[in-house]
Amino acid sequence: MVIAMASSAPTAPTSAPGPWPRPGARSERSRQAILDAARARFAAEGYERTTVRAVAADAGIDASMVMRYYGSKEGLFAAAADIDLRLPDLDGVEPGRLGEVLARHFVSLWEGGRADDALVVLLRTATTHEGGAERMREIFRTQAVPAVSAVAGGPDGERRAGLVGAQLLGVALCRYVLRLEPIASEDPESLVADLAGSVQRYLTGPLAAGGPDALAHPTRGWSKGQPPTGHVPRSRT
Amino acid sequence: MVIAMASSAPTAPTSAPGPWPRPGARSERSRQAILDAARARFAAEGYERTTVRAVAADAGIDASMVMRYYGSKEGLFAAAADIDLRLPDLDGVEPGRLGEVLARHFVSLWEGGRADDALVVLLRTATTHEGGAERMREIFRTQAVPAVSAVAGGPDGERRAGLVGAQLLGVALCRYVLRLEPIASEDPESLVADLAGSVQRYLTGPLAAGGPDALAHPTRGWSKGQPPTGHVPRSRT
DNA sequence: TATCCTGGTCAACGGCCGTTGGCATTCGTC
DNA sequence: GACGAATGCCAACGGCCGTTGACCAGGATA
Repeated sequence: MVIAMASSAPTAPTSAPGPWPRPGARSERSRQAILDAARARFAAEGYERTTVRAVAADAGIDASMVMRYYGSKEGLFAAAADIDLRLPDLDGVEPGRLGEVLARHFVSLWEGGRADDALVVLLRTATTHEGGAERMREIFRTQAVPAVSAVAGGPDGERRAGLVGAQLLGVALCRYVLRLEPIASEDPESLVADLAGSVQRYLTGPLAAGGPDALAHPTRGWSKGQPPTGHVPRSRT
Repeated sequence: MVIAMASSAPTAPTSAPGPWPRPGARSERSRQAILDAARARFAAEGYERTTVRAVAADAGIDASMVMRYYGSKEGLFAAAADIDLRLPDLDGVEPGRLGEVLARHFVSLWEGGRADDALVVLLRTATTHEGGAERMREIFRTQAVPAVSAVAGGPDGERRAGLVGAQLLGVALCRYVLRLEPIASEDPESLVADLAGSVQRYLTGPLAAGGPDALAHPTRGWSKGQPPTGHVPRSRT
């Protein structure tokens, strides 16, 4: 496991005045307790509502220890949001079943008990905390998109991967964070079956024209953010 | 527009000692300025980071005025998150084009300039603030699900509506809040085209077995949150 | 036994927050 | 012009926050 520090991690193991302790000895237990408590708090309450004091109390330790081990609240978050999606190897999967495999993997990732707080941490913090959003983007860019676009193939691979990600993140948001019905209470296997088709379509089905170069001008064809035809709704008065 | 107060809204227009001012006269401009500033702040920074003082400063007014008009920060939020999706009438739409119409409406709703902060407010606050989550559930339940399930038809109408909602919310989250690439930069019309097919499938396509009664037991068939077959991945160590 | 480093506690600082109450000013109405 | 309500500013309170620095126990080391 990699502990990501804020910025100035100690590089010289020699000399005394280094402010942060070296790997030391058996402080590992405290470090881990703090990390577990932090993940639980960040997952349950987001970045802002989580207090260093509460994390420390949960870990049965003083708040100043958290600062010594992780430098700052930001450093603690960086360590707590260090996530590996552990995506399965998709190369050997029959192309026609990719959607189902991905959907099942994803649902089981979230459904898997309390241990996987890390994913909720990301979703809860990313919407309000820039560090969380950046971490989310990084994981998306370095883990999700490459793995999925590799099997989606073609010049649209990344676009397809993005759509798959949006679909799955949307379900995670509705089901595990917002608890919107009826998605929140649907039984997992039905959910997988429902999602599999859409994911499969995004991966291997026909896609709209446009291609990668369509990314150059976000609002191309839409003047002032209004669609060229049809409904032009407004919210509020 | 309805101003939702926290709890004890004044009911008797007579007598003086009522703590909150009656509609009064032309304080309407200040009220509106506060509300606009609040929406912008809530949308940009979420509930917790938004301070009453900052909202007041943006509105060119003292913080205590915010309290007098809206009772509390919570009351201010309730007023700022009072949202009408203004869903179009779907009854007259050709069934085969429902997906496209819904996708286009939704994208244009978000794409429409600064005025529609209200939607970002909801998405930014709902993940960390219980009041925001509750408001989101309410809007979903009373506006989105009824309108969509009416045209989806059948006993699975609400389930279909939920899936559509998850799909569209996922895109909104990735594109407008998290700014995940490549979804964030895709041109709107391509995005609509990409989404239309999936939304259409959720509305009128084949769905997995299970039916409404599948909602009774969330983890039916999955022991301990693990899928009965295939990949059993874990995140972190 | 004397000396350090390590893991840990305790008390405090400065700052920002939501919220309150008192005081000034403006404005509509008699 | 007088008066009272509506509108607004100012100063403060109590509380919680992230963060810091001084101090202490204990075990390894010399």
